[in-house]
Amino acid sequence: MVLKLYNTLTRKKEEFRPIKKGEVGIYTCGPTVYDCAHIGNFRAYVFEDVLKRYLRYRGYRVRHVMNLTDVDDKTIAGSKKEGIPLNEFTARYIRIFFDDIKTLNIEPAGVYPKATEHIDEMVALIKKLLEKGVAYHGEDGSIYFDISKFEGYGRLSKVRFDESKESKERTKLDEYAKDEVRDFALWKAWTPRDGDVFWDTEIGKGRPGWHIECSAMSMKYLGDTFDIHAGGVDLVFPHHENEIAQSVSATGKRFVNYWVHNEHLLVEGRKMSKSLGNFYTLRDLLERGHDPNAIRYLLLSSHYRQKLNFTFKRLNAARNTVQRLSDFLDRIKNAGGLVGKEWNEKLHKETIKTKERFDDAMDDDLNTPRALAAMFNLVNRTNRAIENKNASKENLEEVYDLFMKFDSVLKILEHREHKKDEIPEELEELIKRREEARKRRDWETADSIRDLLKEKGVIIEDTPDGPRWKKINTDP
RNA sequence: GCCAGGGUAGUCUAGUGGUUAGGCAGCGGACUGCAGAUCCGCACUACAUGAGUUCGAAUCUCAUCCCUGGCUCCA
Repeated sequence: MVLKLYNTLTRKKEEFRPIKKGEVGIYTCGPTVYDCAHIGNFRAYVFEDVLKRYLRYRGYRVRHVMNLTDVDDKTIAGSKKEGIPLNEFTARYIRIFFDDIKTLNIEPAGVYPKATEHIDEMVALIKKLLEKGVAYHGEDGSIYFDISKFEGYGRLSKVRFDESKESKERTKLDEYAKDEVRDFALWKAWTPRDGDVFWDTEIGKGRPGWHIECSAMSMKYLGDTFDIHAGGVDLVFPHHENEIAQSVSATGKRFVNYWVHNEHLLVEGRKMSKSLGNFYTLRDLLERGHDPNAIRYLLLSSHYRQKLNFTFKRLNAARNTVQRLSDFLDRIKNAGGLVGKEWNEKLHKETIKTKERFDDAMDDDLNTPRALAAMFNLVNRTNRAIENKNASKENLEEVYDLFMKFDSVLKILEHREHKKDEIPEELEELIKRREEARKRRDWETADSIRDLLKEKGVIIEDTPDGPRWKKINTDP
């Protein structure tokens, strides 16, 4: 099987073929660092993370570039409001962003170019567009891209640009300095509102438009044509459409081979927005006691091109699911006296088949729900084999290794590689005392200690091999 | 208006022209001092509605109803 990805450009699943054998260049639109990212942002980042990890699982070397938009209306407004320099303001949110992706087990990109550090590249690109006559100076001194000069405009988003009545009316309504509403800014001339945020360049005093940074930086780090460009659906238009226009006009080459876009996330059935009060950052969820693994699992439990309805009910269900998987791994890791002696050929075949099913599902446009279903199937079969003492140590090791392999892509199992969690000594002591009570058949003492431990967030399970404990989440 | 995506058992998600869907929740049983975990079983053969194509449709076609998103900064 070959990996297939749904390409927004063709609206079809296409076999993925990299430009350079064994290597993939991928550019993902990163955060505008003026605030904490929210769970909708993280759906995109987690999806991109899984895409990247799966490519690697498939044996590709991946070069991943993610931009940090650190100059735009919002970052300027934010820094002005706080009376601190722009870079100081954005540094704070960049730090938070990196903390957050670490929490969600998102692997950092290889390069995180900042817009403010690539002004030269952007200016060079804009100059090229001016020379080619596809860009023009507006009355306000800003530089705009003339979309009528780019034949393929609208191909990605399938937006048609006939001179509709509506758009003409809007041109009249707003006082635009540009010729046509759909034309977009490459370079924004300085205005007093920008304060000390400006660059004095050959093309004037001002700052870059939003779209140009992605064209300039992606091509700088990945080449004029690269493999995959990813982002949320909202970016299809106008952002990515504009990137194509700029890049192709400048180089005359194809810009990106595969455009992949993830659908949005709804919260309790509605669009997430601050006014509806259903706007959550990762920090909000952590404060409520939710487990990052559960959040990540929830984000992967629907297909990425499907709208995902984020609810607390589902998040709690996700926590239980992740817990069960984690329990399962603990079980097969420490099966001890539970295992049989004989190699179970049937379970072995089932294990092999599970890998095939997982790979097939992921090859099919990263169908994570189907991949998860394959995993649960093996969980059930393995549990049954253990129950019947019909699995050998080697069988269980094989299953365990396979799950670790799956988790190198999904990253929803415990991060701690199953080394024992630390718990305070006093709790260890309680567990010991409870065991002593149980030996005396003093159930009353044993049970009260168990309740006490539960209050302290530790659940005790008695097994034939002695007591086992695990921490519990205290989700709402 | 234009461009999209949906409606699948209590619930959430996959999927498919004919064969037992996966998770979560619930109930009963086994196991256990009890609990938990696990196993077995149950509700349960489920696909918005109507018509058509077909030997056969939940899947394909047409129509209808309902939900959501984008078209302006947005993952």
